[in-house]
Amino acid sequence: MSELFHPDRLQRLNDLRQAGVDPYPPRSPENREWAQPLVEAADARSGETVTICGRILGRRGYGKLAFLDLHDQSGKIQACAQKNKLPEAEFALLKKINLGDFVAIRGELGRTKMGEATVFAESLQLLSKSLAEPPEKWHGLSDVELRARMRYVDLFSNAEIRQRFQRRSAVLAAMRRVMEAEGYLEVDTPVLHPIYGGANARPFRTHHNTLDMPLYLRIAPELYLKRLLVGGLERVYEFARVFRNEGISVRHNPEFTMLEFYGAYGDYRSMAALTESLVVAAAEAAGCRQEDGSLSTEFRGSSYDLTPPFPKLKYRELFVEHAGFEPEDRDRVANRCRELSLEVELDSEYGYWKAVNRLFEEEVESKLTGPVFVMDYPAAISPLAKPCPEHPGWAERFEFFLGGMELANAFSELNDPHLQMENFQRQVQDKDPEMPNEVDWDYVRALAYGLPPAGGCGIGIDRLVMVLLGVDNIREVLLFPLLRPEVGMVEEDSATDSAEAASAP
RNA sequence: GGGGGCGUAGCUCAGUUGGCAGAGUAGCGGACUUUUAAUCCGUAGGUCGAAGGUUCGAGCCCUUCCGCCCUCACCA
Repeated sequence: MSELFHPDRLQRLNDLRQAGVDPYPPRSPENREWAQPLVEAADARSGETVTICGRILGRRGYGKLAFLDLHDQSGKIQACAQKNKLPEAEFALLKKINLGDFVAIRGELGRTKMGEATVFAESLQLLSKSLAEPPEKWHGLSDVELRARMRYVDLFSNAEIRQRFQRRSAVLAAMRRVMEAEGYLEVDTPVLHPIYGGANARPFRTHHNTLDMPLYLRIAPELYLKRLLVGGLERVYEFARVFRNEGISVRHNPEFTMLEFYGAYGDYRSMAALTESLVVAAAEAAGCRQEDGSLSTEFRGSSYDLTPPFPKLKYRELFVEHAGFEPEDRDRVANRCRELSLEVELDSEYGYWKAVNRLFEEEVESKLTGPVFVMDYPAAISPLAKPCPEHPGWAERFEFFLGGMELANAFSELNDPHLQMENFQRQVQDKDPEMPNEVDWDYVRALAYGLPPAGGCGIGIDRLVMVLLGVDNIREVLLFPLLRPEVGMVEEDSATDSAEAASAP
């Protein structure tokens, strides 16, 4: 890797300081306006003096005149700096401005001969000197890894990426509005868990020093949110960052965001209805409303119609339809697992149904493009869900599929403390590394005080955003996906030397 | 982990059969008062991912390694 600070820019930094210009002034103009609204109001407000602040990412210079492209969060606007309109020192400053520098410009709003909305500068002030070269102006950064590693560069050099994350933000805001409208309270529960639970996943381990206590980064917020229901907070939700110590792929990042919500006196059917509302609101916010009035998205080369209601199909019926036999047919399940060379252990009830579920994934899930709710899962693999009253062995649980991915998982919450305790104890016996290694007795105690009947649901926000924005890779909807550390980025000596050189008088 | 592809200037990329390391852009110096990737003149910029090998000679061929991408497998 090369030097952190570009030598030519360091030279300019020193030149500026010697000319008495602070390259990092403490304050910016107070009455700054955003670029995009000014562009739109260029005629209505023509002749008004306005102030803009932003980063210079384009420059077309002449001897006594220069056009600058000033970018800010809203977009960009052109500024025109002319020698006869600027104080001498500020026109001189123009020569020391590099692409990437932040400036404030005050001047009249108007249009150029070519009709472009432009601020004709009467004042030019440096707000922050950039010491690193921005990427190529036409292509920006395109190396996928570099873009993720230096998202700060990706964002300012690629408008499309900036827009993508603005849309992601709009999706979250829309979902919050739905939760708010339904009377759900946004809450924050611990990320550091003494016992990991609420999902099947390998956890990250950590340690608290003064308590000398092992801790896990949460794999799910579920058990804490349901404690809140015991406490009388009847409708709660959390946009929860969760952590799973598993593989990385186009659909998996070790940390990701789940929206989990729980509603007392509801069940998995009310959760399906709410999930549907959330997905529709998210789709609207993501811009999936098409010109022909339909609500749809393109993802991985397929089109998905998001017009509600979304179909509901039964897990067991799907299994029979695609596998060709019943999930209770032990011989055929075992045979089919062998045919597909699935590594399964069929001796325990849990192992058997886990195998059934593996078959379900193989035979059915790949064909479920969605949007679709898959209803009623095997109880043995749903330890936190309430059993179906009329179908022993099955639980009131659904998963929601869209874009060929599992986007949500919900159940009628198990509120029988005895049953929950037994499920926990069975999990601990199984010694599966993806299962809690001890019973969460505090959670059982909470249930003993009484959990109202409730529905709960978790939605994978990153995956939802992928589908709605038509982005293939989860890394592309995360601002900072986990990456291998960069080696040899900086030689300590040279970085220190440059810094000293820069601050030298 | 298997298969495929890629790694060259800050960035985006060429590089022919193995024969002097290239362009654009960004940078620096200069000219230019209406540009839209401005234009023009000049200039600087390299551990060709790393190591080893073959060769008179390697960015190019071979081996190993590292990293990234795609795909399959794994991962409720």
